[in-house]
Amino acid sequence: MRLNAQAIRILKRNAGLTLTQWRVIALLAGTDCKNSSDIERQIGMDKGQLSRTIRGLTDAGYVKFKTDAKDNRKSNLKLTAKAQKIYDQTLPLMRNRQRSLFAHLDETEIKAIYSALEKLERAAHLSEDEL
Amino acid sequence: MRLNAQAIRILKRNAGLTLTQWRVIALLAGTDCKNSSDIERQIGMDKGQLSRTIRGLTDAGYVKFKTDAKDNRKSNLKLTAKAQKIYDQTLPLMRNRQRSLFAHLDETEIKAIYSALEKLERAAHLSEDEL
DNA sequence: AGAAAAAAGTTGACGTATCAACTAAATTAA
DNA sequence: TTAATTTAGTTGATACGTCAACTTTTTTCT
Repeated sequence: MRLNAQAIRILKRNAGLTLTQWRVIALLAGTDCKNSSDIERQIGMDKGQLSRTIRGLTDAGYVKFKTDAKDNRKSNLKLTAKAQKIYDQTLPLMRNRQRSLFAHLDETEIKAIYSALEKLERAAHLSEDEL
Repeated sequence: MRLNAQAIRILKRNAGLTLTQWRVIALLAGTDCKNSSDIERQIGMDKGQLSRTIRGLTDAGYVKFKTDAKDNRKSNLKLTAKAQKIYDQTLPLMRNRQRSLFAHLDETEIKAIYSALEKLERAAHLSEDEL
């Protein structure tokens, strides 16, 4: 995925974040609290990677980690003010990049690429049992 | 890249190869000799990863490594009979998978996805200096 | 209530991808 | 011909992605 190169650089230089960290923060931003599984479901990220990413963010002071009061298995995650600020500052940069990337494609192409990818994923999933 | 999951499994079970190893072997198969840079150019693979992959293949007895007689920087790579045999056996499996994946897309979609990806890559490359 | 199953996270292992610094050999340019 | 540059390949570091085994807590089933 050479396509992510710029995003990675932007995040590193402007926010000191990795792409994975950014994705998690972006998902946490705006909402109140989520737990790991919520994130997993929403961006289809691997449990394990997620667990490590969250610990990294917690250690770095970007995420406040609490164990859920009602269900001791669950966590409650919340961005710190520091993280929220970084997010707000970085979001425009990321949006600009996104825009300038996709500026070269027209609507049809964008739709085609998403629908084709979706079909491929579905096909991959369907034939998974054949092995 | 969830799309590669099956390929990875097929290769592991039927050939004991990783995807990267497979790609290198496939490129070496059929041709006589190549060196690392040839491969790098042809599949746009990172030098470093390539170097390590080739050493792995050499250690496993899949690739015969020689230093070029005329240019001591260069290598000459050649598949062993063992590797060629595995390749011949595995290729049909991989082709089948490819076919069954793409069977769900029509010509237009396949073209669209490739062209869109190409444009995106180009756009990404162009705006690389803006950072 | 007690056993079995499912859910939430953690951890280890391995593979993939990219970048950067480095060595050694060859090419070029002065 | 020597000095500077380029090319080939190696190695280290870090991030990303996936799978599997495992612990702990909750839910479900009987």
